[in-house]
Amino acid sequence: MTATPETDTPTARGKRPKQGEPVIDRALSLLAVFSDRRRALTLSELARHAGMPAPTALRLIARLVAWGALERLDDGRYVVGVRLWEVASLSPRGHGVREIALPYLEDLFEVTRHHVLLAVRDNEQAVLIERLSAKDATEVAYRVGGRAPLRSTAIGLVLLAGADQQFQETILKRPPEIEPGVSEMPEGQLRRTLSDVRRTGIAMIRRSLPSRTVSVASPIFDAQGAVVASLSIVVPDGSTPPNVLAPAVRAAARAVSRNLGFQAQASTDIRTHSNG
Amino acid sequence: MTATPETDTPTARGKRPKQGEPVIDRALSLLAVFSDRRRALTLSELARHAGMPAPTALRLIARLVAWGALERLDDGRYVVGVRLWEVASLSPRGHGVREIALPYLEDLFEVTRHHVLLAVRDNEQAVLIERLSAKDATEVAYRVGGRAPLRSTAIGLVLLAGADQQFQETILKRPPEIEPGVSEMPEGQLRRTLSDVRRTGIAMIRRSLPSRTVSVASPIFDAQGAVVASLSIVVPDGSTPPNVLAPAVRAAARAVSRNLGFQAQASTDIRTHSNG
DNA sequence: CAGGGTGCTTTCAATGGTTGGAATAGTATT
DNA sequence: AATACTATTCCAACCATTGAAAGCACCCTG
Repeated sequence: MTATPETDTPTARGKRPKQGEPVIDRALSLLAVFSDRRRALTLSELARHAGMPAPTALRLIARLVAWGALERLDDGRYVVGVRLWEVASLSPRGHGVREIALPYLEDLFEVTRHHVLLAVRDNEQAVLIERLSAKDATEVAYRVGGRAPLRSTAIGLVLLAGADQQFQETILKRPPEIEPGVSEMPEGQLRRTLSDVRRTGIAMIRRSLPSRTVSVASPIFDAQGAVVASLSIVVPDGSTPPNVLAPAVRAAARAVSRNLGFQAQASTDIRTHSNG
Repeated sequence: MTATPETDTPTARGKRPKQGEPVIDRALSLLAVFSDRRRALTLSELARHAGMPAPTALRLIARLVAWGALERLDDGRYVVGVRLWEVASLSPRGHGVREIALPYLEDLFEVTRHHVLLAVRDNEQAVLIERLSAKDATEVAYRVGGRAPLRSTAIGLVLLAGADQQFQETILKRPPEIEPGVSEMPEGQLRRTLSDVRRTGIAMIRRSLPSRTVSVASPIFDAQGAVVASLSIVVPDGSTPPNVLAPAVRAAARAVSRNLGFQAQASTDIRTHSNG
């Protein structure tokens, strides 16, 4: 289009860049480069992983640093800033539920002295919102801010069981992922499990890796009766019988639900929402 | 107004907009609109508070929602999203110190059953990173993610005392702010106080509002000996003598410091850094 | 101490993503 | 029905954005 090839240098200095992506997306993709394993990154690392030239990355990063989304260390590397954390703490599904649930998590933790977890669902995974652990606790399962699968963890099964039908079907039809340490679950069994979880308000999973543990989880409801979070406890296999843990976990989850305005139903069944 | 429909149009359709601000800054200013009191906002509220036209705000927000920085509620309002919280949890000075300190905060909390606070400094304020509170605790002082002044809180004084000289001077020369509930501190007294804090590793403040409380705080050091955080306990005035609290708070803070790689010095003095 | 390598920063002309007034549709209030 | 407010779509003008190129700074290794 509009060639006009005369007298010009085909690839002169100002070569046409491809561009094409919104600036915000690029900036956000820079934030997305950070992960558990990448908490402090150099400019070139950020540029490389975000897939953009260094000058572009530098310009964007400069804006992020100016605002406080990123901070620069003495050695020149960049880390996620406190300002971003501050805004993020206003996330209702992040710190929101956490704030309300924390006292009850603490109670449960004090009594049991084992890992107490709180998670919400984000798309097809569970995001860990809180974890209380003793200093000498068993090997850590997941870290706060990390993600866990829905199908092979107790905390995830609860969230899956409480999700809208359509979403559940999508997940159910997906072929089971091979994950070491947990016994696989084909669609039929998974369906029955989810049904049980809804009926009993309890999900339970045994793991053999990274260590032999038993997880018990229970749903947290909001005022509308929707499952908004999942509360779980993880104990070394054989330490405390699951049937002793279950009532404690369910009681804690119920206490949080009540605090969120949930009125307990006559039936204990989880009502699945056909639309979410 | 100003009909002038057909024929000549001096200021035709495509009128020159002022523009002039980087896109990222605009997007970030949208995030900055959210606060403790504004956790769920409509498009027009966001546009108004961020000072931009609705269509512009909508376009930017659409990108933020697509990435997960914001989420849209059923009623059309926007809230901070879990994805943003997830990235923010990688903030070393945010969740980083929190993760390491939490077990020790829990210990202190279990023993005392009073508010236990953890904060870092961001510019001229303390940002609350963690707060453990009993369900029936006294009136809350500050919330997690919120900010507290450096000069009139125990947790802030510790951070101020450990800041670089240049910064301290800037703050010291600022006229004392009038805040109800705390006794004011002129420059001279503040200087002496900060010196005491450095020497003893303890800051103490009495408040009469919102309730009569005593706060005791102690610094947390990193491997380089810099004050990176402040640990505090807030108790109702008269409940527990401060001289009983001080050793417990200092011990907890020291335990966290050790975990950060800090080697205790012969002297207990806080070394102020001339450059930070 | 040249020489090669890596990473950070600045420059600058071309350009395409960005902009916001205007129009339209939807919703609540008078 | 009229009024007021919010949300969304449209689009032509335009300026912020872009990235190759070059310049710095700082390692290494020979």
